[in-house]
Amino acid sequence: MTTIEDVAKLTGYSRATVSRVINNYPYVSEEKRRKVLQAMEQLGYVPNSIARQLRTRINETIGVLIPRLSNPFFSKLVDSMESIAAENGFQVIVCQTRSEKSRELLYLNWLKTRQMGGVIMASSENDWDVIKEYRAFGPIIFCNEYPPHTEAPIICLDQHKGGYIGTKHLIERGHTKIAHCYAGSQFTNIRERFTGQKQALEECGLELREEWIFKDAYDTQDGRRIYYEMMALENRPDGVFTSSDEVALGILAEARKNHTKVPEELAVLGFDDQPIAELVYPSISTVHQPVEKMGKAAIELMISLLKGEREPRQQVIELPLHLVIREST
Amino acid sequence: MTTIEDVAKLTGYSRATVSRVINNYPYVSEEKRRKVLQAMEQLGYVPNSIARQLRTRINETIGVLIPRLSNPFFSKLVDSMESIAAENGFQVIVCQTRSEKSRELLYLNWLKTRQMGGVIMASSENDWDVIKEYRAFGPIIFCNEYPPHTEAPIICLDQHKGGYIGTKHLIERGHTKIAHCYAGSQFTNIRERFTGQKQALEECGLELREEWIFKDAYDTQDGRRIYYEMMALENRPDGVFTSSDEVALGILAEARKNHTKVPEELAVLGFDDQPIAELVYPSISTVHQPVEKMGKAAIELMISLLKGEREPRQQVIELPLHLVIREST
DNA sequence: AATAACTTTGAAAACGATTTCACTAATGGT
DNA sequence: ACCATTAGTGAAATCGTTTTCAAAGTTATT
Repeated sequence: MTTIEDVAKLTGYSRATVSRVINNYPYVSEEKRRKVLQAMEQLGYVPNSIARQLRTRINETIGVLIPRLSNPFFSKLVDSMESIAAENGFQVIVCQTRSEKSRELLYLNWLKTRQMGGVIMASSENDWDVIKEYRAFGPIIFCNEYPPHTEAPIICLDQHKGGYIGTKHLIERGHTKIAHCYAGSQFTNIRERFTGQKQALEECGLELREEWIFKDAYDTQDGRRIYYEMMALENRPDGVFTSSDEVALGILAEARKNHTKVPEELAVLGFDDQPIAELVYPSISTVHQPVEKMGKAAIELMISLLKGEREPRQQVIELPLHLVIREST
Repeated sequence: MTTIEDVAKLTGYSRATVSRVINNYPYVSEEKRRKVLQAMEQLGYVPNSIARQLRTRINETIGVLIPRLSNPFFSKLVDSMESIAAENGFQVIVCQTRSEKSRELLYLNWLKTRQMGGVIMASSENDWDVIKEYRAFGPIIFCNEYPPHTEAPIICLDQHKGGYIGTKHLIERGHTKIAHCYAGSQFTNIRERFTGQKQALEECGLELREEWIFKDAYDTQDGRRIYYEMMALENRPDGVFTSSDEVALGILAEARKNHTKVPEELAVLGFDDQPIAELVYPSISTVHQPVEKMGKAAIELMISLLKGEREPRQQVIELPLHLVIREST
């Protein structure tokens, strides 16, 4: 492996001079610069980023914490983040917490060990009091989901509005008994979809029965289960606000199998607006989340924090959601 | 930030002794070990992995090259890899080449700069002659796709068989005019699906017309386009072997819209067996790829290479494919 | 002509760990 | 009682960079 020393030896100059050329410092004579560059070329020299990181304490890897990559919402999010990171010479490390507190902490620990320079939390299981201790080792920002009392930069979506406009739409279509599905922690901001739904219902004088609230709604399989749970009820809902397009898809698959008429007997509203939403039959009405924009905003903020162009300060950047009406409602 | 020096000072021992405790070396008295551990705890000391990497030359980050993460096949693949990597204390860096040669090289260059210890190529655009130069900087293995003449460990699937059994199935269902879709490079092993299809057709005395071969079939949008291209033909195919479930989905979406009877008028065979394949209507017959197993095998091999437990040698580990019959054929 | 202000350079000190080496102390086998 | 081995320890070298510092050379300013 060739080092800066080899380049120095070949040219006859010092390591310092070579380093100055590499880093484009001023105060290097044109002749030396030329010769150094030529020697680097000749030797196929490339700086060792590990040594550089040790000396400069600048770390250009960003950890992105998500529940799992096979969830399309998150793979899309990481996709958009990685694209921009790479453009800027930054690296993205995938950290799948599988929604486990302990795994989340394990990854945060990589901040301590300097394996990553900063962390973007796109899901969060631990309380802010626990997470905040890690800030000492690098910037932490939240993207999409965050726990209460978070004092850190936050990029998120207006979940309350999502719950509100979705429910309002179901009501306008004539549905009155509207179920709610939620996934994961009840304690993060995602929960505001629920308050949004409640507000919409209250404004129209409709009730939300306890038995119409379904938890642990993560994926298609959960959607299938929830379909049967709904159908088993004495007082069945005639509309359902789901926590993701996948849950909606699971419900719709079972509805078709059991000849439940959609949307007449059961209107199903998705969340996310994933590509499949418009491809399946019936296509899924859903709340569109601007995933790409959110990822872009988060990674750009992180990059400027790592470059030291900005100080992390508590701020909430909220991106808009909108409704996409298709066949399932 | 606390360093090993701080721990040494607090305990009164040397850095060497502290290092021995950290790395569980023998030849440290029980008493000192205890005291060092206690001091580490007290100071909240965590070793700096950058410094460690510089000295030991052991790099525990693995780059995974894929076209894009939002393709479910690849997000699933990276998912399975990351899970096992994390268990072993390794990190996974996502590298989205977007199927561009130049981006692939950019990422491979991170091997030179020591930003990653090894590379798993799950897609490959460049020729082996170009890629092989990078082996000097760390192990490179191929997973799923590889260029001709590759002399490196390869984990892959029996693509030829995939093409063969898929086509055989379509023929058995009574279809005789079977189109083929392919994505990406014509020069990697993925292309063997085509030879598999040809073999099956030849065995049954069927022809494959030039106009039935569709290229650039990556996603749903391409599927839609291909549907119309097929329907525009004088001599329409009555079955199509697609390059992925997503392409199949695109074709099926347009078929429904245009009242083309599936599978009678047009049988559609997917590839991958993604979760959506069984959820949509009609559900998609497809060739199941054991993505998880493949990812596991690749990452485990890479980890043992990086640990120095094995030498990289040219070998091909081929995992089996099988057919899943549903409604679209 | 003297002084100030830049340019240009290399030696050496970081960065924070691991590892080699030399040394001493303790133990075991004869 | 001797030698050989094993345990236990710390000083110093090392990994490959960047950066500080001092010094020397050059140009500009008075």
